[in-house]
Amino acid sequence: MTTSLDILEGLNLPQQEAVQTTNGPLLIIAGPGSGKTRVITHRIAYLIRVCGVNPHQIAAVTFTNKAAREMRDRLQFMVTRDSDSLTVGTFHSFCAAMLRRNGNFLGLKSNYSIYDSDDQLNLIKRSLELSELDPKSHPPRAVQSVISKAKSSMVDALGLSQRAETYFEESCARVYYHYEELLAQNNAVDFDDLLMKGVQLLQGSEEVRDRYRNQYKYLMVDEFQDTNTSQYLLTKLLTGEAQNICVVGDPDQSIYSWRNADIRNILSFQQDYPSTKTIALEQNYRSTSTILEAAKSLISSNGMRLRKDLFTENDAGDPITVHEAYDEQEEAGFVISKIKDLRNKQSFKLGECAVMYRINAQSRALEEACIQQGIQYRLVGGVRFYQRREIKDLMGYMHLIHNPQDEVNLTRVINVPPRGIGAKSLKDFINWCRNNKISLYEGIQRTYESKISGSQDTPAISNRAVSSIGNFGEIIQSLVTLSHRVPITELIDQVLEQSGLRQSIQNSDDNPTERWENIRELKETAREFDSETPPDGLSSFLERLALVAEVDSYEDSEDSITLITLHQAKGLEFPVVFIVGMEEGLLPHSRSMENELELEEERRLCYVGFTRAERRLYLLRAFRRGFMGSSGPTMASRFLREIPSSLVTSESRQLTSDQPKISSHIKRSEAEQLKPQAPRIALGTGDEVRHSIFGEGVVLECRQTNEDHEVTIQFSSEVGLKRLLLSFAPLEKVSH
DNA sequence: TCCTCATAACTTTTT
DNA sequence: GTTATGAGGA
Repeated sequence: MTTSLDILEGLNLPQQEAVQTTNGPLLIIAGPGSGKTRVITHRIAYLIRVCGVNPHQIAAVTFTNKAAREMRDRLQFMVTRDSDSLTVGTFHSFCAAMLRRNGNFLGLKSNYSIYDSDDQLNLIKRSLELSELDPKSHPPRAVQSVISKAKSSMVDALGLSQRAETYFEESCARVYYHYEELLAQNNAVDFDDLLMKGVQLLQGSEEVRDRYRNQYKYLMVDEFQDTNTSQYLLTKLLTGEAQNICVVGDPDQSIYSWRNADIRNILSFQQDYPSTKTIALEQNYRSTSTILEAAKSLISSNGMRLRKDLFTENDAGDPITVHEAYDEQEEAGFVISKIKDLRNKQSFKLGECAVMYRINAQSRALEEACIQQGIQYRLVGGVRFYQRREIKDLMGYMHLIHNPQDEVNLTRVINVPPRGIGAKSLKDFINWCRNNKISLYEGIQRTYESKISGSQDTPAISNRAVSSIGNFGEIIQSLVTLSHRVPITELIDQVLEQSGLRQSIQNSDDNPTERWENIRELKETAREFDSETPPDGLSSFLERLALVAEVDSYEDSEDSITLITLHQAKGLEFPVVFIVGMEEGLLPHSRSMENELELEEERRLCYVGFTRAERRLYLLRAFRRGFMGSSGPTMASRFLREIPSSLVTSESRQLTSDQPKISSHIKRSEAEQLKPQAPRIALGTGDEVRHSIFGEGVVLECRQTNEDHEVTIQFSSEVGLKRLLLSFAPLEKVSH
């Protein structure tokens, strides 16, 4: 047994209090960089080592697998041998395991498939057909989002049709109904189902509920601000009478409302558990005070907030650098050469630098700049690994072998690589199966058998197709048999060989090496998995792959920079952070600019970005940006204006080249002089102006924005057309 | 049946 | 600058 002193050492008072509050409901409001993960892990260690709680009785639910793994690693260090019996995982993986064991209550066989959003979309398109609705007037993606929203709030098809207010919602309810039917037929669930069915299981079976409640005496939920209704209900159902539930969150970092997360869960928590003790962690240990002040100032523009007073004892550090580039190429070029500078002159490691952006498409210019300047980079996300064609194909076979009822994957792979079963044959074959009231898999097996016995009981399609289907059936059958005996790695090899995938990938003319490399990477994952050898190999392998996010496989590396979306960056921290694309329409994104709530979420997203930075923060924008092929002028993000100018220095783009430097101090004081809401100089269309860097030009347009004026100027120098904010731009009127 | 080429219609963010 | 779809030819 350890004394509590060891565990409390190095924690500040509120942190200590959070660790020691072990009984009853506890809400921890944790600002960025406030040592949240530390508190959670120490609290678990405290429970085990000081209170003597059996680790088997503790569950910690996180948002990503990476967070889960990190927590497990830290705990391994603190509670050594006991850490294995702790339950640490995401909501989705927790539910997946629960359904695997108890799914039969809901008519789910334990070998069910988990469909990702591509599979889901596929099935929704088929449900649209069954509902006799036109996909043109019912975009599958829109339907998908309605259904997902319904599931997240525990509404079934009937419920949706009852509360439908528009024709579109009514149609969605119809599609939803067919969609559910198809999922059941395929013995499959989607991501939302994992949560919804988890709740249904606990609601529907007292026995199961009591079993889990008896096991988990202590429950902790991280990133609570990002939970949706079904996740919230799940925590409520799991909490036994003792109500030893601890949730940790920060409403200011809620960035997943589009995935139906609901910040109001934090308020509901206080209402549902009236004896809740609330502790705020307000001291930031991560960032310089300059960065923290900027972040605080930014987020204070949001209307909907819980009061919080962040502070830090860290130094002021360097001012935040705002750089305005001409276009995205120059923006990327500036970032990368700046990073080189930081490495060469200030001994930062490349691994300490991250570039963050709003949308994945922005990574392109950055990647190109990295390649051009010879800087190693690590791209998180982008075209996701598990969505690559060769991976999806291989995994399609794996899913089919594990769950032959899975017709989405069956139809996906039956003609991959091409083996003469075209769209027409497949359609006729499916109809033949439906008419005979057998599943596709049974149909395939029957075709295979009749091929051997020479029976004529086959679908009315070409002999070639019949024979191909028969062969396919034989391959799958033998792989199914094999799957019970051999490790995953070997199964993968056999699938690649027998299906002909290996040949087809290696002989393909588009990127055979890269595609085969991806397959090898997947095999490597399988190899690692095999070495851990869980009893139920294929099941857990498929489950794990279905539930991993790209950020999960992210690992620190000393010698490459990180390119990452702002969303994925949550929970990470870097000494140096660049945020590119600080423009209206991008950050905040154009899709969220009409709605005040969504706009506030964009601001929170920006806040998350700022607070990832420990020592240096660079904010960039481009005057022109590529927009689906063509390019157009941009406006500076309103968020730039929400940072006190005293914290900012702007570097002109010339600083990167060899031209004489302009002292940033002079520039800053200029900006301060120009800051007053009423611009110092009045400009109108046609006025001639002089800019201290760009030279002389003519005003083409002058528009009032919130508290500022935006002027569009045609410069006579090579910089051409620019849009500038009057309060920031060093402009003078030229009089004749 | 399969491949190639043209076109249209998008691209937020992801467990 | 992408990716999903469709027509037409081998």
